[in-house]
Amino acid sequence: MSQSLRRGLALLNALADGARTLDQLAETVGVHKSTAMRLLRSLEDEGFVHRPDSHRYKLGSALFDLANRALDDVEVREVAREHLRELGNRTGHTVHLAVRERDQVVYVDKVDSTRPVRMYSRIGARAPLHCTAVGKILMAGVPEESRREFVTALDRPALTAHTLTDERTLLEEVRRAADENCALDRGEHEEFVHCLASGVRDARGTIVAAVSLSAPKVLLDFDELLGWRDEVTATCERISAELGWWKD
Amino acid sequence: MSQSLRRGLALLNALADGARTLDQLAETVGVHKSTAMRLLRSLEDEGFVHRPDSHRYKLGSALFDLANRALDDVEVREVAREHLRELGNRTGHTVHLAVRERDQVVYVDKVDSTRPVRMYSRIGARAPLHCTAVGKILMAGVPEESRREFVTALDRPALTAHTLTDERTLLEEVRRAADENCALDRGEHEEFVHCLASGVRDARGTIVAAVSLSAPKVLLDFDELLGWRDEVTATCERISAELGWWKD
DNA sequence: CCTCCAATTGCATGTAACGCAATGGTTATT
DNA sequence: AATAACCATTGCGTTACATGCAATTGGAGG
Repeated sequence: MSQSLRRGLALLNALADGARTLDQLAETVGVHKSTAMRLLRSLEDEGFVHRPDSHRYKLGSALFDLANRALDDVEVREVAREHLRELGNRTGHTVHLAVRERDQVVYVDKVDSTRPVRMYSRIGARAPLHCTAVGKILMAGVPEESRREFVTALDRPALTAHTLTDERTLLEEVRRAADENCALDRGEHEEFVHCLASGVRDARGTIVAAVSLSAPKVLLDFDELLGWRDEVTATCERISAELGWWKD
Repeated sequence: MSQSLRRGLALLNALADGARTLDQLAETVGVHKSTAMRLLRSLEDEGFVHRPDSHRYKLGSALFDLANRALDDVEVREVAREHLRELGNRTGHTVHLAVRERDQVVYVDKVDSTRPVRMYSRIGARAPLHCTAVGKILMAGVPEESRREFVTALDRPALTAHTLTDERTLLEEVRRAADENCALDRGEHEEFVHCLASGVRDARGTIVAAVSLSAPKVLLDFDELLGWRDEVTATCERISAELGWWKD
C-alpha cells in the first residue's frame, strides 16, 4: 500500500544521518537506482531533499520548515518555554519537555545544561515510555481504566541493568507517579544518567506533557537530584496554571 | 512521476498549519478520501503523521526528528551557535543564521531579540534572495562568472515599496556586498523591518552562510543599525576563523 | 433507538511506477 | 592522453500498485 510513498519516506530516513549518493540510497532502501532517482526528484521538487552538488543528496529545508511549524503547534511548548529556561538556569542541568505519541516519548523542547559535561539529546528524539521518568509521568496520564492494559501491552526491553521490565513493578511506579506527580529514572534508560520528571496538565486536567531534569550520575548524585524535586513540580504547576488548570 | 509520493508530501504540507480531518485533507490535495486515507496510513506507520484521536491528523514526530538531525548536519550551525548568542546579547536584537538553498534563503538558526517588540520568524523558514540582506550576501558567494546569470534568472517580485526589482541595481548591491562583506535590507522584504548581514566563509574561502541583525524600524533607526556593522562582520570573521578560514 | 458524519474496506480498472539496460558526463588512474 | 571507474540520467515494455467508486462499519449526538 503506497509503496512509492513508503520508499520516499525511507529515502528521507536514509538521508537523516548525512549526505548520500544515489547508489548508496538505492542500496539502503532496496530499489533500483533509477527508481530511487525518480523518487528523489519528487522529493527535491517539493524541497524535502536538496542537492548541494550533482552527486550528493541531503535533506532539504521543507523539512525544517514543516517540523518547526509542527512544533509551534504543540501549544504547551510556547507556554512552557520560559519556565523551562528558568528551571535550567536555576539548576544548571538539562531540562526536557516531552509529550507522548502512541507508545513513545517525544522530546519537544530542551534547555541545555550549563555544565561542561553535557548529555547528548535532540529535539524530536524519541524514547521508550517504560524506562524514562517522563514516560512514567505520561503513562500516569493515561485514564486509569485503560492504564493497566496500556502498560501491559507495552514492549519493555531492558536497555540497562536497571531497566524495569516487570509489569507489576512498572505499574506500581506509574501509580506512584500519578499520586505524587513525580517520577524517577535511576539509570533505566541510559546507565549513567538519572532523571526526575513531573507532569503538566491542561485546563481539563489531562496530563499533556512532562518536564524532566536529567544529569549524569557523576555530576549529580541521587539525593541531590531529589533535592530539586520541588523545583521541578513547581515549574510544572506554573505551566499548568498558565494552561488554565487549577489544582483542586 | 511518483504521483503518490507527491500526494503524500502534499498531505504533509497541508497538515503544516494545524490538525485536519480526513475529508478536509482529501479535499485540499484533491484526491478521493479513500486514497488520502491510504496515504495517511503509510505516513502514520512511518511516524510522519500522528493521530491524537481517530478523526484528527497532525504532523508526527518522525518529522521533528528528521529535521533536527538534518539541522545538526549543517556544520556551520554548531560552530556559529555561541557567536550568534553573543551577538544577540550584545545588541539585544534578533540574529539569524541563513544558508542558501537554490534560489532561496533558509534560516537555520536564530537568537531572539530581548526587546518586547519581537519579530516573527522561525527556524526553517525560507525567504527570497533578492530582498534580504542575507540573500545578497549569499548571492555574493556565487562564483563571479555565473553570478550575473544567476541574478538575472532570479524571480524578483516586489514585496514592499522598497524592494529592488531592477536587475542592474541588484547586481550592483550584490557586488558591493561581495566587496565589503556587508549587505543591507532597507525594508525590502518586510516594510517595517531592516537588516544588516555579513558572510561566513569556510576553509576554502567559500561563503557558506550569512549572519544578520534585524529589527523593526521603530526600535532601531538606520544609523543605529549601521553602528552595529563592525560587530556583525567581526562575528562572522570569528565564525569563519573557527571553520578554518584565514583572511588574506 | 435512530440519525448523521467520518473512517474504513472490497473490488475492478488503468495508469503510474518499476526494473532493465544503454547512454552520457565527470573524476580518478595508469 | 587514454582508459577506467563512478555516478546520474533516459527510453521502453510490463505489471504491480494505486486509484476511485460505492457500500459498510463505527461513534457521537439527539
